[in-house]
Amino acid sequence: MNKIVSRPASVAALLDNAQALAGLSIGELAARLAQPVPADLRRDKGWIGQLLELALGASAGSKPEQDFPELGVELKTLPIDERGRPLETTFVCVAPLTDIAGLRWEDSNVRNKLSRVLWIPVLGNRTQAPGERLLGPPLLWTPDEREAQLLRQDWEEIMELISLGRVQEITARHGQVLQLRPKAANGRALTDAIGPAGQWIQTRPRGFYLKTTFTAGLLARHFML
DNA sequence: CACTGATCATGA
DNA sequence: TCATGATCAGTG
Repeated sequence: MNKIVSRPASVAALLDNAQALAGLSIGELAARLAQPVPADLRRDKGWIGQLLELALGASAGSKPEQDFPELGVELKTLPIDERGRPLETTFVCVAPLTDIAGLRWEDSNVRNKLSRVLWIPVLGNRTQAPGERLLGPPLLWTPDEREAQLLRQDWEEIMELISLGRVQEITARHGQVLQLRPKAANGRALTDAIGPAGQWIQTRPRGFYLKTTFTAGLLARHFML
C-alpha cells in the first residue's frame, strides 16, 4: 500500500489517519512515502517531524501558523523513551523580543499553537537508528484548565521580563512548564531586543519550549502511565 | 535527569 | 534573518 494521505477535511479524519500509523516504524512509513532515511538525526534534526507532516498532509511552509489552520490543529512529534518519558523539550515558537507592548496571552503565538495539538509519540532513543523507531498512538490534546493556567502564567512572566529589558537574565528555570532558550542557526545569530536601560541591544534569538516534565504529565493524563 | 547553549536543514 | 521542523552534546 503506497498511499499518500491528502489534506484531511476534518479533525476526525486527521485523527483517523494518525491512528492508522500507530505501530508502524519510521522506516516503514518512510518507505511508503518513498523517503530516504538518514542514518542518524545529527544533520536532520527535524526529519521525523517533516516525515509526519508529509504523511498526514500538513501544510509545509514557514509561516507562524498551525499546521492545519483550517482545523485549528498543530502537529508535533514527541520522542519518547522505553519508559514513556519524553527525551527532549518541545519547541513551540520563536519568542517576540520587540514590539511587545500590549501583547496579550490571548493573542500570543504560544497560546494559538498550543490550543490544540496532535501529538505523535515516537518511541526510541538516541542509540537507535531513526528508521527503527516506532510510531505510538496519537494524542489529540487541548490544555485543561490547570495546564492552560500554568502556560499563561509562565508566558506572562517571561514576556514581562522581556519587556522590562531583562531577557538576558531569563534562564530555563523561570517557568514551571515553559522555558525560554536560544533558538537560532548558531551562537552568532543576533536579533534586536530591549536592554536593561530601555535601549536596543543585540541578543540571540529565543524560543519557547515545553519542559519535558510538562509533556510527560500530559501523556500521563491521557494514557494513565 | 534537567538545564544550557549550540547546532542542522530548508525555504521565503 | 526569521520562520518552520527539531536534537545534540556538555555540565551540574
